[in-house]
Amino acid sequence: MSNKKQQIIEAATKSFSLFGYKATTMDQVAKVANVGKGTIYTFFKSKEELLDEIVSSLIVEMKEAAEEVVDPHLSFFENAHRALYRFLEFRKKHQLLIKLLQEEKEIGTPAVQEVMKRLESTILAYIKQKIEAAIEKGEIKNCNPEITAFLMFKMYIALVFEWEQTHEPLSKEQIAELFELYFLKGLSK
Amino acid sequence: MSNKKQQIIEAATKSFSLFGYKATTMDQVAKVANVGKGTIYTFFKSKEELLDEIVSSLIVEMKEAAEEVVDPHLSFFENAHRALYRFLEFRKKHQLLIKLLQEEKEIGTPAVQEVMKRLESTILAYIKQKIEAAIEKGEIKNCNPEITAFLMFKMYIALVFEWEQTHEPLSKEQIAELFELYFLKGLSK
DNA sequence: ATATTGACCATTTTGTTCATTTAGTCATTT
DNA sequence: AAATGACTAAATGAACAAAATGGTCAATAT
Repeated sequence: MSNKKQQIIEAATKSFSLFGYKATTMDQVAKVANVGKGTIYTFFKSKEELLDEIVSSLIVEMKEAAEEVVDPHLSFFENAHRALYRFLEFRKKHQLLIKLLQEEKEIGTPAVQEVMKRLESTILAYIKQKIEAAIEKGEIKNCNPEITAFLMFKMYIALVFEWEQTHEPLSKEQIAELFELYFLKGLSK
Repeated sequence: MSNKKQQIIEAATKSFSLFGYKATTMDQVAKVANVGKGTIYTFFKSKEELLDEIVSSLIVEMKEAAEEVVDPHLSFFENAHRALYRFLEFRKKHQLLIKLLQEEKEIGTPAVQEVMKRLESTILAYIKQKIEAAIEKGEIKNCNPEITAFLMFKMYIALVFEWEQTHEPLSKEQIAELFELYFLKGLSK
């Protein structure tokens, strides 16, 4: 990948993470990236496509990060735990996601809504597929994979992002523990 | 309670449920309630207080509804299940909550944000207290009551309100079943 | 030739003004 | 004494002007 394209992506990622999508101007991205504004448009059709590409790489990165630690020979739980941990270490990179999540909720920028929807679908499809495999192998109870994926995702969001809107953030150890306790083991004694 | 006050409350509840808080005018409430506008202000200091009082009664109603079916002699799970079921039957009355939830998200009316925050705190405090009792009695695992309450609440919202934004709504039997499966029993075999 | 650029343009967003609407009051009526 | 609706001050939003921004392209640099 050309040097300039990379510079642009980095500048945009930084700006989006810091100010959000809407509040980031293309002039600003150009300036931070040390390129002329026109140059951006030789690599990206539009501001929206720039965001799209950044989020797409993020998705790829996340998938790779998950696959790195997931081992088909291990149990579903062990893999879920490892992947969860991996994501939690990611939180710094999550700065972008946090900002986009916030912008989606507070401003509702259409481009951001779309990209977040795509991100959510991708994640849900991925989890769903893992769950289906685990059911197939008889590792977990027979449950509706789609609803289960949906709830796992919501729970992750609640623990990682929503909790800290009114409380002290939870450490990644705490989150992993909680996730396991509530979702996998259940509260039953 | 005076007849007129009741009329006003009913009219306002209906209007708020149908059009939301912001889009409901006091003239409209007066007309529907068949009273002069001034009359409203002999019972309520402001529009906001009118909403506050309506939501307060709703909270009381919900608490009563829960207490009706909760039996201290039964297990925490059985009671949780019963209360959940009771709430799900409430969904019609939830029309107001649905509208307010939507208004909070889409318009962000300050008065609505405040009242919803109060509602959430009340519910969380209530669940938390029940959880503490259950831990005390040794009925459930020793968990952080505040976080547990938070997650139960988020899960309820996710199942009842959020799921149906992209899928067919779940029946109350399904929801109760799911709630039990994921939260109480866990997916472990 | 090819890559890069920033002045430029069309469109969107933001700021401002002003007429309309609405929450809340109070003198009058019931 | 209770209820009312015309009235007022404040909030809202429609309409318009000004500023900002996304995207283009002829000119420039490599």
